[in-house]
Amino acid sequence: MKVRERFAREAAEAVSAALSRMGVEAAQVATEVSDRADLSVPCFSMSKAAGMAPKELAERIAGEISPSGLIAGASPLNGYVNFAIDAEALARETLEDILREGDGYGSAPPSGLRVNVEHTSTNPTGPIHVGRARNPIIGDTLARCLSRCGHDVTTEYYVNDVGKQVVVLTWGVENVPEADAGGADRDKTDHRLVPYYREANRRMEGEPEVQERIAEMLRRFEAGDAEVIGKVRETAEAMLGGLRATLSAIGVELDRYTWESDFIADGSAARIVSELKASEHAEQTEDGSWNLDLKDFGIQGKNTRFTFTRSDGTTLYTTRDLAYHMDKFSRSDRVIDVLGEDQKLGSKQLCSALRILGSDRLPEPMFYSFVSLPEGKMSTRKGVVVYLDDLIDEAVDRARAEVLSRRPDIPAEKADEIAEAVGVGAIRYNIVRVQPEKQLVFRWEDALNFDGNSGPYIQYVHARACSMLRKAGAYSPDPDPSKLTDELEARLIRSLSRFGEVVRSAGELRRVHLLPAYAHEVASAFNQFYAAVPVISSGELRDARLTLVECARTVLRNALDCMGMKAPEEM
RNA sequence: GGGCAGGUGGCCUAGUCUGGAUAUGGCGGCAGCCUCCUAAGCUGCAAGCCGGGGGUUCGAAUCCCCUCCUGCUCGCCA
Repeated sequence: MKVRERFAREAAEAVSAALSRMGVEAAQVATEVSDRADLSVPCFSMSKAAGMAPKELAERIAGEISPSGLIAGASPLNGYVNFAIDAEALARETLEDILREGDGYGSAPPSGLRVNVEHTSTNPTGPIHVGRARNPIIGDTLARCLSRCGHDVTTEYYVNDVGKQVVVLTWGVENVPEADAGGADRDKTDHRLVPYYREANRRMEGEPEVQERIAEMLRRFEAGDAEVIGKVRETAEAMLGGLRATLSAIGVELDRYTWESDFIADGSAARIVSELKASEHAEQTEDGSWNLDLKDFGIQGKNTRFTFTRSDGTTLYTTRDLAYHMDKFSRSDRVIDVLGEDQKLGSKQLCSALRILGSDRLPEPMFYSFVSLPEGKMSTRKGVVVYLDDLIDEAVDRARAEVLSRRPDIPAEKADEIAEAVGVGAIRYNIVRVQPEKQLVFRWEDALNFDGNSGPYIQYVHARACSMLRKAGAYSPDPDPSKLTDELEARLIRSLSRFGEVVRSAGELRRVHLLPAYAHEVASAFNQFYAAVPVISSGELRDARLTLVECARTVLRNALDCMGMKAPEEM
């Protein structure tokens, strides 16, 4: 157990002991962390049982507690008992832990739990645009945190290669002449296919005979026509190649790609259908389609029906999604779906259907709001869109210009490498920074922010620490807390010691936005220390201070890694 | 119309689950700081009826009710 946990436990026990000495029946002792004290115990809820005002109770309790173990002291203030941690013990243990564990600092031991994180899963009908860019970034960050929580994490992308939109695209690729399709925005498979998709949609809307041909293709697809299914899969694969290149550019690599059509091919979707039909909630309408009545499952609104087969008996997306989830349950202990907010109802219906199927397992959905443009919602079909590829290029270009102007000494190749790390880092940080459910309007000036609470700020501090260690040369690590007594040093160490609990919350509670807030706290504490405390020329304190710099660098590198950001050693 | 989410200084945002001590941080603005380890930095200042109204409570940004604004959603689409 780490210092902070032991401290929290000791403080809670000290309060309990004090209360029982005072003859007060203690319920439970709550502790909270704030910037006012290392740990606080509010006395408000206990004051009734104690028969005295919170303020008085806090004073009495604090009077009962004397320093021991990790508790350096307890003082009453405004109805709180504020605990101070033994700063030397905290510093020594924290620095020793970081030196010993290095890249592994902040990681929990293996839990043996298999966690599946499905994210991105955008339809293979167009490039990823910034409206949906939160999905891979949140999903990948969450997966990285969960890995550091000790779990065996699998990330996966569910490829929707079934349905009308991919068929329309496939028809377009085969039938729209290149000349009619118009040029693509960039030479990358996903972008090259966009003009065909747009033109196919345009024709389908305007030309009844095109509409009929696409409908025919769809019928053959549904009927299991191997030729059509093969062509559609081929188009989807081509598109996916482009999407994967984009994901790779922002540091997102998925472990697994699962194809929707496989659940038709292997018969599992059909099995789901027959199981559902046997349920008491299932009913068939006059035209032959089947649905579940979910009014008993907390689904509200005028339509509580969840249709799971068409009148011709074919399956629907949601039916196949059920098969997919059963599949995921069979190979993982915990299933997390990172979904756009448009999937909220669908996800709820899915969970109800899973319960009807007798599943005792449910996915944990995590929703994010779409990013919109100042002029409104993004749409690839309408061309109102900013592609993630364009955002990446823009961010990297801007980062390159910054590097070149600040560091004319750096060779071009190195500058490119830094620019890539910084540009991508700025994008990722900017997205995980805000709570996923918050609506976001995309503005270039925000997306490309390199100052203040930004990705580059964190990376800069890391690079600064690297630079100091480089300049200092060899030194002997010295985690002696008696040499690190400056208030700014103490504050930095306190921040460093919190990394593990932050990763735990970010992962287990799926609150990934805690990570950038924490990284900013550490970086900011480092900068204040840096500005006020000399390190390299500090005589006998030099080794101790360099040790602190090295530990801060390690924690920053680990935090950046959790966010999928690179940690350049200079910039 | 129903359901679900969001509404916090000019702009963006934390805190809301688990009510508590002077509401977090950033951008922008203003004023300072490179003869010291990277100024993508540091210091200070100005700026808030926590959408609005009721209620519960010793105490509400946080809980309850009502209401307004924004987004999403209510397919034999995916």
